[in-house]
Amino acid sequence: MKMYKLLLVEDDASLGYLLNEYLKMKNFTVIWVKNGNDALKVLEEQQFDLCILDVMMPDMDGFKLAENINQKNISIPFLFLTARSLKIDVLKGFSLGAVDYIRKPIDEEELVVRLNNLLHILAKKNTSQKELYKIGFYTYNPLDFELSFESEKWQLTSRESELLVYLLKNKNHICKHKDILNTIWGKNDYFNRKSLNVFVTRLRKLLKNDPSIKIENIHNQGFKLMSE
Amino acid sequence: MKMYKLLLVEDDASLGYLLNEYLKMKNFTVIWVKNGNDALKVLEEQQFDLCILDVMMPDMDGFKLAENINQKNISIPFLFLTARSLKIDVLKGFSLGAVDYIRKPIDEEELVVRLNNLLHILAKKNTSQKELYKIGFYTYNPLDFELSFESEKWQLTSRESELLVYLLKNKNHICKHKDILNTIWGKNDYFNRKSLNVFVTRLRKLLKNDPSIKIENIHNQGFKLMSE
DNA sequence: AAAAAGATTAATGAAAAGTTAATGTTATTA
DNA sequence: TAATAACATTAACTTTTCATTAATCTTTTT
Repeated sequence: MKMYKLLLVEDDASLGYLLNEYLKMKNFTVIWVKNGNDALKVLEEQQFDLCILDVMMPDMDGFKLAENINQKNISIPFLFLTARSLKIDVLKGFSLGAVDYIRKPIDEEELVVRLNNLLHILAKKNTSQKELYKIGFYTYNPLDFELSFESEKWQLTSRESELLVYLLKNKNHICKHKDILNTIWGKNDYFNRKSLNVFVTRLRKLLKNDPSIKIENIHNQGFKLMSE
Repeated sequence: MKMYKLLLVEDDASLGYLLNEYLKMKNFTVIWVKNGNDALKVLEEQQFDLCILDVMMPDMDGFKLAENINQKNISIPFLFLTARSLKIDVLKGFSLGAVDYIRKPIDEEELVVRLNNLLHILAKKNTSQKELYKIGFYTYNPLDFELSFESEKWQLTSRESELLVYLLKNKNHICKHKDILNTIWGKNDYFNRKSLNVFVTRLRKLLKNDPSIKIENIHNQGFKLMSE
C-alpha cells in the first residue's frame, strides 16, 4: 500500500500538532510547517502528493501561498482546511486551483477519508483501475470476465461471472441458495434453482486445476467457495 | 468548452426542479430522475460525466443505488448530495466509492464550483494520440486514417477510424457495446447496434492479415480487441 | 428403503451476433 | 443543379451463443 506524503501548513500550534500526529498515525508521511515561506522552501526541496493549507496565517495567508505556488509553477495539488466558511472564501479557494475546500472544525476520521479519496482520484487519473480477485492459483478479472490459471485463460459468460463474483465476495462463507438466486436471478423458484446447479457445476470444472479450491454444498442451505 | 452531462437523482420535486434548472442555466446537460430504478435504467442507456445522488429516497436509497452501480460495473463517478450529515453516513458514502459527499443545504453557486472542480480533476487527459498505434504487425495512423500492414495500406472512413481507435485505446479489455455506441454514435438503440456489427465485420476483414489479432465478442457485453 | 436434494451431461430455443447486400444520405464534382 | 461518389445505415438472412430445461445419475436425509 502506497504511503502518501503530505505537506501540512498550519500556524496554530495545537491544531497543527494534533493533525500531524493523527495523520502520521494513519500512515501518512507528514511534513508540518507553520508559515507560507517555510512551505515554499520545502516545496522546492521535496516532492509531495498533497498539500493542506490553512488560510488564516500571519504574514502570508493560505490564499497568498496558493498564488505563490501557482506563480512558481510548482505542480502540487492543494486544498484549504480553514475556519473561513463564507461562500466567497470557498469560491476564492477553488478559483485558486484547490482540489477541495474543507471547513473547520472537521472530524479527523472524516478528514482522513477525504484525503485518501482525493489522493485516490488524483492518482487514478491515468491508470485504469484493476480490480482483481485471487483465489488459490487462479486470478479473476471481473471487468473483462477473464479467469486465469498460470498461462491458461477462460472467457466467462455474464451469468458465470456474476455467480463467481458472488462466491468470491463471500469466500469461505456460506452463500445461501435463496440469497444467490434473489440477487442474481431475481427470484427463487424451482427452475432457477436447477439453473444455479448447472452453473455451479461449470464453475467447479473451471476451477478444478487447483485442488485446494472447492465449492461445497451445504445441504438445504447454500454453497461455500473454499480455499486455503 | 466541454459541456458536461450530469445525472441528477433526487426524489424531492421542488429541490429537484430547482437544481435541474440551475444546473442547466450553468451550462450542464442534466437528466433528472426521481428514483433509483430509473437511474439504473438511464445509466445503461446513456453516458454521463458525473452522477449526483440523493440519499434519502423511498424504495431504493442512494446508498443502495451506489451499491447497484458498483455491482453492475457501471463505471460512473458519483457523489452524494444529502441532508444526512452524520459522520457515519459520510464514511459510508466514501466507502461506497463516492468522489465527494456534500451536505445539504448548499449554496448553488458553491455546488457548481465544486462540480466543475471535480469534473476537472476527473477529466482524463483525452490526449488525442498523435502517434501511431501498433497492433500485431499493423500500424494505424489516426490523423490521416491510414492502416498499414507491411507494404499494404488502407484508407479508413471516419466511423471505421473512430471505432478502431476506441478499441485500440482499450486493447485487451472489454469495450461495452453501450459505451461504444454512446461515445461514437451518441446513442444506444437497436439500429445503431446493428450498424456497430457491420463496422466490426469490416474491421475484422481489414485486420485478418495478422491471425494473432482478434476482435472478440463477449455475449451481451461488448467487444474486445485482442492481440499478443 | 424411500424421498428429497444435488450433480452432471445433454438437448433446446430464443436472442444476439455475423455477414452480405440494398438503400438512404451527404458531400463532391461535372 | 444534376450526376456521381463515398459512406453510413437498414434490411434480409445465416450462424452462434448461452441460459434454461430436461433427463439421468448420485448423495444425503429421514
